[in-house]
Amino acid sequence: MYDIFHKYLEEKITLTSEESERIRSFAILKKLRKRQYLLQEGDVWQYHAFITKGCVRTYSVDDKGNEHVIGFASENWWTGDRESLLSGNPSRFNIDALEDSEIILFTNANFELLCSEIPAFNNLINTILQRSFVVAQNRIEAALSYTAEEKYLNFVNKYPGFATRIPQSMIASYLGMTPETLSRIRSQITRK
Amino acid sequence: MYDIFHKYLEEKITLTSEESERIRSFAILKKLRKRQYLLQEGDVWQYHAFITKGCVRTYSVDDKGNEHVIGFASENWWTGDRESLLSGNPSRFNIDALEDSEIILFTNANFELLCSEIPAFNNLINTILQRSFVVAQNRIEAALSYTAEEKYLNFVNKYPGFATRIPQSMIASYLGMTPETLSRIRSQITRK
DNA sequence: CTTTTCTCTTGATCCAGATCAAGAACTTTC
DNA sequence: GAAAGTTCTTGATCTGGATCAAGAGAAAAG
Repeated sequence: MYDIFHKYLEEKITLTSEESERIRSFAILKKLRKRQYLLQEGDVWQYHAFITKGCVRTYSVDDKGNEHVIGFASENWWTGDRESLLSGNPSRFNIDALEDSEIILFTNANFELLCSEIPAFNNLINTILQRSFVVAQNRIEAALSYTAEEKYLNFVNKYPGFATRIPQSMIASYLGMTPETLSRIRSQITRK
Repeated sequence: MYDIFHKYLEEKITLTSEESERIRSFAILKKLRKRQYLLQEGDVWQYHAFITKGCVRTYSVDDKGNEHVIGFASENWWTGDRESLLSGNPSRFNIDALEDSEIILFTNANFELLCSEIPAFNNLINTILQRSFVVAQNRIEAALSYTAEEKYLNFVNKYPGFATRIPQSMIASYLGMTPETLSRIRSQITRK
């Protein structure tokens, strides 16, 4: 289970075996069955989480009880709630498993230690953060300017794996439309 | 003009006078008159830009010629196109001045040098990036789940200064609605 | 296997916000 | 300070996607 993370690191950066061992020593392995929570609204998030197997979603619940899917994450992606981590406030989000999943956790304190001790690791994390920001900005642009169909095509194009793996209702929520609309768009596309 | 940036740094972090001088030595001062461009679509963005006076907007133009405002930035904020900076590809965005503005530029090379030389500076920049990501994520949530009125109230609440300073049509674009809708929402709110 | 419970599809209707239009109120410019 | 742009407001109409509803498939549970 840790192997996958090790491989991920090896692909991205070069580490001495001491550094590599140091990272491993902080890793907390966690398994989640489908529908189990990694984070529940109201709890403070204090980790950095890497997914080695499975798939999770981050969502919020509004006053009227509607769920809004903020994001998905699967193998070789990071997840968590940076807002709660940064502020120390209880999270507004939930993260739960869409499939049986395996996750590696680092406490924030250990993670920061790794960042300060291992420059290559720090760079990797920083690059990921920068990319995440760019992705978020592009999603804002899409949400503001695309039609429902364009949003879906853009999603399929960017994340081909997710379109079949994740329940449609959650994809609809992620894209800011109803499941009915997404269903119609899909059948319309295949008819073309 | 540089004083404002110096003050900003002093407020956020502690620097030796050598470090402070080192930062200053890399600063490129730039003035923009209203409507002038800091970045034009198709150019590669290679800087980090800090605004000491005035206000700019980042926007894209779609196939149909519609402008989509991605963001605003004014005094004591950073701006730029991280996507182009990271990838080295020509930018899809434009950044222009909404008022006569004064901006401090650092080339990316110099900026990275400062980050590696001055840990406190690096931390500051990293914190800003993390916050930017959180802000972007919250904006995604708002775009997906709020009504037009809620989006506007949320905007006014978060950025009280901007609501009066920036032309309504641009705020409307930023919020993903037409200027007519925003006008109606505004008059409806004041009537309450 | 069979029942129960989700998830997806399809149809009918509705509505928030878009579009079109045209006048009013500001800003620039000369 | 008059003329020419802009930007903002207000009204009438339209429409993409939401909502409501009710079966059809799939998947999970017994």
